[in-house]
Amino acid sequence: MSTEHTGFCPVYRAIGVLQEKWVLHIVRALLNGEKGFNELARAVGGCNSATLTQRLEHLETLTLITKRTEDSHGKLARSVYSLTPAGLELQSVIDAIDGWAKSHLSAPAPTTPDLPTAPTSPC
Amino acid sequence: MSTEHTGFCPVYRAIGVLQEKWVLHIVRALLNGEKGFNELARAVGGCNSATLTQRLEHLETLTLITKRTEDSHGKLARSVYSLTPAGLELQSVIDAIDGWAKSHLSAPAPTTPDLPTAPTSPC
DNA sequence: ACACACCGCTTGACTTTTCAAAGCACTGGG
DNA sequence: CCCAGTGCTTTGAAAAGTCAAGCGGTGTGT
Repeated sequence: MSTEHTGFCPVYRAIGVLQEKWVLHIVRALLNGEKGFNELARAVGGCNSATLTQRLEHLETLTLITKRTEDSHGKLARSVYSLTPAGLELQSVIDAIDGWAKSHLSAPAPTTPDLPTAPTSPC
Repeated sequence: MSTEHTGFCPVYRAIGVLQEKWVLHIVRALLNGEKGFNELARAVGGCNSATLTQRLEHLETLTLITKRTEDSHGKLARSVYSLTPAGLELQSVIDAIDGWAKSHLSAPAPTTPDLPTAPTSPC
């Protein structure tokens, strides 16, 4: 009964992908333009390289992102990650989250009632 | 810096919540109507009780869902979980995912070209 | 009355995922 | 040459999630 209906509901699958840790962050970062590995790591904010590599590989096999190895002149290899068309369309998802976040998550303070002056879009 | 810069980008926070395992599934299930504990567990499809309890608690403190203990007649206590207004508005997010999933995730099978006719959309 | 299948949930052991830190091979600037 | 920066890989340990079982309670059938 364990491996049950991994069967095939696209939404179910989508959620499965998007809820992997950092995935949404990665996509969001990449929506602002393609980035190199470390650059991306910094943009994402707090993901360690091992996990990042793994996520990136996964997203690549799903063709949400592409890894292009920039061959400047023979040797130097700077890897640049960017979104594929499919990945780009996640913009709508990010937008939805963004919209929701702004209306419902601006002053949560559930147990920590101490956010003085959440500085109006610190983003 | 290490702990987490919960520093305050609502989007960042939102992503932080939504990428927790099962959260999106839970929300999606609840969008179809309120549910009891085990009922929800089944709807979500594969989450175990321990994790579910934990997620539900978390979502409750964020006021995305409410737990109402149904006092049928004096004793029996059936707990019913339902979305708050804030939670309900996640509909847009789910919709976005749904739309995206349908256009880009219908037949991936990238590295595992081995889906032996997944039993005709068990969704 | 009693067994039995449900309900909501907790507990404890076990597995998987994520992590921080370090290291490797390389380059470009001073 | 040396140091900072690039793109990763490797460790081992901690955190998160999972499984299986069980607890008290109810409601139904026999």
